[in-house]
Amino acid sequence: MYTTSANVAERQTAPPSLAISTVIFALRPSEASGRPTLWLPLVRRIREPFKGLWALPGGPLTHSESLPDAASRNLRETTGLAPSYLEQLYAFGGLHRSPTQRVVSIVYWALVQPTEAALADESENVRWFRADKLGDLAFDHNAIVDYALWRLRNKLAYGSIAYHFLGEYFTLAQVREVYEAVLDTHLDPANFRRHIKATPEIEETGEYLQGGKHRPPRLYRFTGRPGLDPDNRSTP
Amino acid sequence: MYTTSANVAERQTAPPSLAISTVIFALRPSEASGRPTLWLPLVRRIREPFKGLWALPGGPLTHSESLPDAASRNLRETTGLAPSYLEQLYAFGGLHRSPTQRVVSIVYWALVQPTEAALADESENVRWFRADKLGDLAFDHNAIVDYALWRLRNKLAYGSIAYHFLGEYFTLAQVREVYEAVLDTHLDPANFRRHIKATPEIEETGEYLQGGKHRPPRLYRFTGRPGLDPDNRSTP
DNA sequence: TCAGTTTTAGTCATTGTGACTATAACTAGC
DNA sequence: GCTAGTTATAGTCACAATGACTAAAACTGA
Repeated sequence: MYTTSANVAERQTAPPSLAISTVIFALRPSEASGRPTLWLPLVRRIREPFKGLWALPGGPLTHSESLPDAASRNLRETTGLAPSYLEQLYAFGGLHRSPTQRVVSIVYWALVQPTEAALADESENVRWFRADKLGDLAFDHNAIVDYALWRLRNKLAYGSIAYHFLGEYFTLAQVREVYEAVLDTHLDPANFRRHIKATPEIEETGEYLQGGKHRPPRLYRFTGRPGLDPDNRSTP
Repeated sequence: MYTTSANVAERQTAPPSLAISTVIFALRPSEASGRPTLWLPLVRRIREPFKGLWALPGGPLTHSESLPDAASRNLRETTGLAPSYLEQLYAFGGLHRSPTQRVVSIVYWALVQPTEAALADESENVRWFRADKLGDLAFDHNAIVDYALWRLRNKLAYGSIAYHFLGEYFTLAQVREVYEAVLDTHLDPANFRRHIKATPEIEETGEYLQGGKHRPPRLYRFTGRPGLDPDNRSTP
């Protein structure tokens, strides 16, 4: 790698290096209330700069990899999961993001469905954190997470993205809990139901979720497709 | 530059190179109807690949330049203008965008106010084109322009961006013409007026535009700030 | 002075939405 | 087996936003 062996003079003239990072969101029941809350996995830095601090999963872009493939690989390597939603967030290229060299990071954000296996996929250097209790991260990663949260909330409020947090079948209350967790608000169940039922991408199934200590709710299914990013446009 | 002197084997292992491109929009009266239409400047390629074809203005990222600075420089070098609005569009990184090497392009899009000077800033290798009549461009630049158009229309419909096409003072009819040109629709003047007057960022001035052959319209002023991209967030 | 033009104000019906009430359908505990 | 507790689901009401439309106001040019 030319960046590790370069001296200061060489780094001045070398082109900015290119990295891919990924902000990975999942919902997980809070220990306290049991309601779902937003979590994301971070990786501990094992070398300078910012050695010991937590950072977003990422790494250099391989020559034969597309950008979303690199982001998916990040995701799989840190969580063992495949994304149910993946979208480019932003390219961060400020001059002093890293103290040692000029790095341009193309950041993706993803939603995953947390299985028991995935959240157990932790180690000394990979840990899940509540999105609202992160502490100080390496580089400009706090700002990146803030922006990813802003985008997630925007997409949730205007787009049809909540379903990617959930499995194939879900109740309307589960969808509402996603909204309440991510947007940190309380929503009226009756109005929320009316709103969701007006969107054509939600299909009623004949099944009901049994086992609760109350009237069994109907199960629904999401039939829509993800948005139309340049990455997803060609695939029909 | 290591990319021009590299042979095939070296290109396989070298990191993907990084470029900045810019989609620059301006409104200009159509010759036929006199109504404003959307135009953008392109640059003729003077070397392979795609030699002779038209392409988006762009170039490599200088070591000491931030991403929006590089985009602004593109813009100034091809149009002689400063952007009234500049926003990151997307990072395009497909494996085969360029037939000769792997290039990742971080693309910005901009709005400029066309002065007479600017549109005269054409040459053999720089020309303005109507956005709906571009022909075949180099690389994946047709897809990039399509996506930029989609973003522009979205921002126009939901955000407060139309005013960056106009000068400091404008009539509501001029704003409406921006919407009609970009979205390619007809809008009822009375309803449009009501809609605009409901947004608090538009300030009524005491001035009127004289000289038309009809009732002189009041002049307005835009008092809002651009959005909150990561690039613009720190600047208060 | 009048015809032609655009600006500006206002009405009316429809739709979307927040607040709220009421009933339905289940479980748990007695 | 009955009842209280809980959530699901349906519906009402007032209000805001919006599309279609009518009409008056204020200028120019003939």
